[in-house]
Amino acid sequence: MDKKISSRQLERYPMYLNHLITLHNSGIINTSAPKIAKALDLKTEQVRKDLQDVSSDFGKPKAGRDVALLINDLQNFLGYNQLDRAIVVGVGHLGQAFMNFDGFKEYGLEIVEGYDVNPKIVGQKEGNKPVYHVDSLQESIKGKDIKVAILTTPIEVANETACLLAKAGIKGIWNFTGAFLSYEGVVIENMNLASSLAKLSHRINNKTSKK
Amino acid sequence: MDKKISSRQLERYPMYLNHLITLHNSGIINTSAPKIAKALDLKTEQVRKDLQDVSSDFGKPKAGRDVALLINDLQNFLGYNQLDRAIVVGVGHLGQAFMNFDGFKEYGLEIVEGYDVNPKIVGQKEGNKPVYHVDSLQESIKGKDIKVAILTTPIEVANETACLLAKAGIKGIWNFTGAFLSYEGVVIENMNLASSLAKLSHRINNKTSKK
DNA sequence: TAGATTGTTAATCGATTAACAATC
DNA sequence: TAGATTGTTAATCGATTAACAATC
Repeated sequence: MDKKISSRQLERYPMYLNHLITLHNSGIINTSAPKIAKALDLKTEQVRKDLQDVSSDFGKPKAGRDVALLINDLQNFLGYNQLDRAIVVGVGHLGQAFMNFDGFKEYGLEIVEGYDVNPKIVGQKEGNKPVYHVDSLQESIKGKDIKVAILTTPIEVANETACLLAKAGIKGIWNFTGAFLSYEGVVIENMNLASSLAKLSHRINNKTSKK
Repeated sequence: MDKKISSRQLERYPMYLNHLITLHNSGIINTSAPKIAKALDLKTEQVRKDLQDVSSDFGKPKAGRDVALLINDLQNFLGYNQLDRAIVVGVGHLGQAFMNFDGFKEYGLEIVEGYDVNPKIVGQKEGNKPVYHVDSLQESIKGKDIKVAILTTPIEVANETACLLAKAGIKGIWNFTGAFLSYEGVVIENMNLASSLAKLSHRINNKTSKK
């Protein structure tokens, strides 16, 4: 279990899980690395190795792997059955979308409140969760055991806001601003829309079908 | 210019651009690979190579590189000064966020209209753009020169909707649904929130500060 | 000039892929 | 049994990093 998992590998696990849940919902009991590989356009060997690294049981030659067990193992590994508490910082359109989206709970993340500076939004509710002023953040989140901040502010204030979050003891920042952020002691995951779009555009214009 | 650019490399270009624009706005005229590398926590050699691959001019030993020229080269390379037309398919909270966000224009993407099945939304405007019924999509987009679809439907209908988009002649799908999609002749870029969150959580819980 | 930075060629590293004996 | 699938060890591949002479 303490084997090192690369970030690319980590990205694949939710894909496996999604696929396996689809199988499970169709009443399928067993599957195998080759079948999964085919469905997700990966190589058999890669799937086999990935699953070995997180599963509590061995696969069985010929029979393959138990779908329900694998789902359970993946959910455990990804921490989906243990809710982390999160805040949304920057309750613009994107922030609002997140506050109204309950689906993150399935991924082990519970959004409990939002923060903004806009007086029209501060004091209101969004997705049934309160929105506070950013100035009160440090005080407000004390004792609430909040681990993660979803950062959806304008890019111009991303850095200073991240700094504030670091001081407030946030453990991880899920950064949607497009700014490059780096803080000692805080894990930062960049969801860079511009980078993703750059890949899409480049592949469209160069007609290279593969990654 | 027809050198092969890897997807990892492609992801870095918007980061360079963002950094260079910040420099430019501060009135800084020149920079160098080592300085950029330091600012973005990359290696000097990597920055040098990346910039070589897209820039129209050589850097100058000692002096480094011209910020304004580099910005221009990057914008050209990324296609930011040539607008592609896009639609939003699935105008829920996330889709609405995109329809109200004008920032994609800076990235060469113009959202012109939305599609949904919800009668409360169909026929209305969102972010000043019309929302049509998905059933009318194939007919409606004809002749509008729409290249890209931003897919923000529920995951359950992602596959069938993607199929519809492929038939309608869409060139690229920017997939936010979390489903694995694959269609012959259509470029698909997956913006997998679950994968990103998996990386964040894993690093928080394992205290590994780096990617 | 001296030294920072360049472009380019070679070495390293890590992830993916291939090979293969073991087994239900 | 026969054959699909397994886990594991070795080979390949591609991207990152290091090395170095050239130069403003």
